[in-house]
Amino acid sequence: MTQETTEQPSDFIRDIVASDLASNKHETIVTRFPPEPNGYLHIGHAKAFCLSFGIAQENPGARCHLRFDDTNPEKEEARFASAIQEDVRWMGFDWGEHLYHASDCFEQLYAWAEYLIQEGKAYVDEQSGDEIRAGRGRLNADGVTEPGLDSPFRDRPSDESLDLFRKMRAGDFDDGKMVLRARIDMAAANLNLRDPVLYRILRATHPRTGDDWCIYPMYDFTHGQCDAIEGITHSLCSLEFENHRPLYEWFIENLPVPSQPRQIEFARLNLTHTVMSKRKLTRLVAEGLVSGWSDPRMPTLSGMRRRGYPASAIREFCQRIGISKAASTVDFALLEHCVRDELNRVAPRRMGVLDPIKVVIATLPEDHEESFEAPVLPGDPESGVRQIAFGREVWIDRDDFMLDPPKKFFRLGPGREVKLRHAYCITCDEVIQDSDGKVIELRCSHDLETRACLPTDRKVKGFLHWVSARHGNPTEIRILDHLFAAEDPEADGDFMDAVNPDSIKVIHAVVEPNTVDLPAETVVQFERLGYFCIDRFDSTADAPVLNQTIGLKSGWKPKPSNQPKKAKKSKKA
RNA sequence: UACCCGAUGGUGUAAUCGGCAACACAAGUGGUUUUGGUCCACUCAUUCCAGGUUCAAGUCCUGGUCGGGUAGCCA
Repeated sequence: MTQETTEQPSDFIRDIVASDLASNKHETIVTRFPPEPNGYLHIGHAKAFCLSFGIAQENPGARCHLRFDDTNPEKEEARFASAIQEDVRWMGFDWGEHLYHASDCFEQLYAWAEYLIQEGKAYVDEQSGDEIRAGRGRLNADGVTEPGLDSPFRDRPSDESLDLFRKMRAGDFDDGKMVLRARIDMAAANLNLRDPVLYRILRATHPRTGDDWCIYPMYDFTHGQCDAIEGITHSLCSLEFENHRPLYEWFIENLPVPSQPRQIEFARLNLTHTVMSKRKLTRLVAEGLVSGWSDPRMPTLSGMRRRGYPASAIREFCQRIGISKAASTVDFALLEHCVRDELNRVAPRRMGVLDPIKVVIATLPEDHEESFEAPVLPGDPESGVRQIAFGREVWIDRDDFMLDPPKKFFRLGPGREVKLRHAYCITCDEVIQDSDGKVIELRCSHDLETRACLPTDRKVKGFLHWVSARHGNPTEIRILDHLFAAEDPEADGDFMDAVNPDSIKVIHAVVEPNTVDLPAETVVQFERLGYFCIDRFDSTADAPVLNQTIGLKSGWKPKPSNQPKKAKKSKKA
């Protein structure tokens, strides 16, 4: 189907995997993708899971687990978990029976917590959050590292901690009253090692375990152990967990875990014209700047899907950007290139007119009816042909006509001749304007000799798309642009203020009849315009709705005066 | 500030053991073309700085500079 890059990708993580295989450190590779179900997946997550699932696909016998990191019931919801699964599947990955939840391990984690207490490696601390934070230590005015301050409860006998911990679980204490802390090293240079919190008291109903627990393990006490339980060999995550690795390893070394996973970090994806954190995307949704997580302008996978970005294009993009540890920002244009590249190969061609002007071909009889044949995919005979209805009146796009065109304008103007794609050459004989001077109709004559061919005695440079006025279907189309016009939405402060007010514009277009009955999510190319996707949520048989996926590249841009838009660096259809 | 990490064209990644800096995107130019699309060709770098080792350094060593991450009872 698609022609994704065929050669195996290579990067420093795949090199590690390959060498671990070569040295027989592991005989099979197991990776995992561990989203927290507190929002929708975005293209940054796609980079991460294309890596972990990709490595699993590239290595015989390897597998990749999907695991929900559901240790904070205050933020997590079941609806997010199902949306995440749908998105990962849509992207073409399959975890088979290996669907896990951190919450599946709660009992085991609890047992390991008691184990640490008994080993003298954990204690119940009754300090407040503020006291713990203060005691963790920072640095003094001279910039000299200040060791942390031992909690007054640090040397509490393990019997006492064990008793208190059991009471914590039993619900004997209020939320926040005490925590379980690891007893590691209050003077460690890495603050994560200064007696990190393992468990907190939290009365919240968990999407899966309900009210079974009123204490929940922290991420650090959960992730690596779940990796070990599942037999993960390579636990790939983003750079902000780098400082947590010593702690990850401390738990693996100090607990009787069944395997020894290794954490490897890589840089997360940044994209121009985009904000990427779930926190920020949540704000856009909550404050109503977009219609929801699946708004076609969102960098979420479900938003991109709705906009018509093919999963294969996103996969290709994730492969092309590579994996490294350097902070970087990828040009959105690379993603767009991958989308166009795929769609150019597979999107059936149609014609559509976004801003119609009526063309009356006066040399044709009133009731003229004719049909032309055109390829579904030019250059691919396998794709077949489509029939295009034609009559005396057709629509063309307003952009394709100028009253006083410059020489480089290869389109229609008074007295000029153009080719209606797949049909006849026409010449504009008369322009009809309303009282405001707005062009409302063009009277043209056609050349019968140019039916689906070009004249031999003269050069016709303009080729226009069109739709028969009698046959075309009126259609709502959403013209979309970057949600943020600026390359860096945070360059001038709060990204919320940088939202592009023109990022969505609803227009009423007319499209080739055999377009709107295509299945939802089909992406078509409107010739000379770009790609458009049948909205999978809002489209009905009576009222089709299309989302503009992406415009075609254009070598010629109309004068800015034609487009009442501030000419920014961003590309327009 | 402390700890950790990073630095190669405009952007993102490559470069066996130290051996002619490669690919893609973007931009620009030209060609092809019944989509101003696609396709094809060409143009676009003193590898952050300063020293050092070496016949030879993007790669190794020392010292800087700049950038990012972290400093939740979030993940």
